[in-house]
Amino acid sequence: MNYSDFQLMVKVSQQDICREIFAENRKTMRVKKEETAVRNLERIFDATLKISNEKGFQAMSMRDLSRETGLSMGALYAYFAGKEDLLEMLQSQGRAVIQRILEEHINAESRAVSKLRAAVRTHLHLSEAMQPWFYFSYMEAKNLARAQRDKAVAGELYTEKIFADILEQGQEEGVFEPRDHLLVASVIKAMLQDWYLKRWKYAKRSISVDQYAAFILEFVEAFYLSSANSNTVA
Amino acid sequence: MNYSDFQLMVKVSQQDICREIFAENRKTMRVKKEETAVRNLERIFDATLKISNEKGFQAMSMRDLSRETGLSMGALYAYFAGKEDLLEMLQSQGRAVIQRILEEHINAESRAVSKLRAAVRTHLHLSEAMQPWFYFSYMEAKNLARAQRDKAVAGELYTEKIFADILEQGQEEGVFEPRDHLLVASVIKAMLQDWYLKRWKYAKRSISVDQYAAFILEFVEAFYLSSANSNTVA
DNA sequence: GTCTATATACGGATAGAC
DNA sequence: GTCTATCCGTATATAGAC
Repeated sequence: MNYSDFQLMVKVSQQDICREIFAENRKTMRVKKEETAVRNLERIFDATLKISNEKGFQAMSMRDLSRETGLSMGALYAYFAGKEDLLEMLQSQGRAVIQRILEEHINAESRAVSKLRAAVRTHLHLSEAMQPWFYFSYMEAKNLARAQRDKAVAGELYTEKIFADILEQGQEEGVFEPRDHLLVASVIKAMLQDWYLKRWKYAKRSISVDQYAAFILEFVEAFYLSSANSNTVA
Repeated sequence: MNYSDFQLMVKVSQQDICREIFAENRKTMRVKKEETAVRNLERIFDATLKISNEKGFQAMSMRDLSRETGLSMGALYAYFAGKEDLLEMLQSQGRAVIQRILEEHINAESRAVSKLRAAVRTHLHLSEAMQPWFYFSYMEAKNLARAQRDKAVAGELYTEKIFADILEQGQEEGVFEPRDHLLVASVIKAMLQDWYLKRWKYAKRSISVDQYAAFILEFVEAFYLSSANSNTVA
């Protein structure tokens, strides 16, 4: 699958989730026509990400959001009960899309080496296609209310565990050396996060997402194949 | 130097910088006695970091800060002209401490391998001793005004260049394989940042700063010593 | 469904007493 | 040096017209 097909798939998945969100909140939303609701929800989400990533979610006023979406303040409140509510919808939409696509791509592979490559590449492609969402979630996580923050932390640990499990499987297959897989998984995650957190830097240096993926994989694989290393952190 | 000596050195350095800040802003501050000013500036900085790291700098009200420091709103404004001003002082204080200590420790070494180890360890120790400041700077960077944001970006690139230069030197010394040093430097930075951004995670897993440092060094050194690798990103 | 107008509250900043 | 009291702008959220 090439990247533009991937982008399309993400876009479709995002709309699907918007439709599901609309279905779930049908009682509370004052808007009743699905087509209108989904279209405006997407606009609202995009605008929220754009403004928040410039000045922060707290600093984004409803007037800002009104201006950016072209909807009046009154209209906005037909879609959500308040800022908190908007935040929750936006978060759950993104999480749902990511989980769906990530698992789909990893489960298509069986051997550890292929799984590792699929996981790294898919995660990078996802964060490329949904960069504003990833950036937002990372930066705003600490400002979320308790329940939302817990879900964000769970998401972090979930991704990390995916990588740790793959590395463990590789050791069982005899293709990877024994290492502290969880610690390696956490630094892999750190490197993946750098891609969407410092996108300006990589863009400026003309490093493509595929080049970055190849580099990360070489880096990790070198560590897993070098038997000279003793992993001191047990 | 053990870690508790290091902590003490950082603390002293922070006070020194507070004194310098006071000297620079003597005209505008309504407080005139150095001892009082330095003591209260430290309290104000600590409180700002504490509150901001919980809910964000924007969301921190002057009333919050007043409560946390025990100083009244009026008293606070004797130390700075407004929130923007406070932010600038806090940022410049941290940057000054970091630059001073980092260069001191790296310049004490001559060979690349030793420099790399000193740089990684010192950076991790610094971010351990000043975790709230590092966390704050990372999270609030995008919300800063133009001039401040530029300085934050410059700081990011400055640290990265330190690492890239060391790796380059290692290649010249013939102890490191040729690689894309700048790209490696940026992922090293990402791993160092993970330490202070996800401190809760490493604390929970009982991984010490020295264990983390050892791990990062093994990881990087494995990549630089494995001749099997072809660095595709040129 | 969407708009305009407004209620209510909270934040930054200052004045002036002590 | 520090405090209390207050001004004034701006934010969220809603009411009610179209």
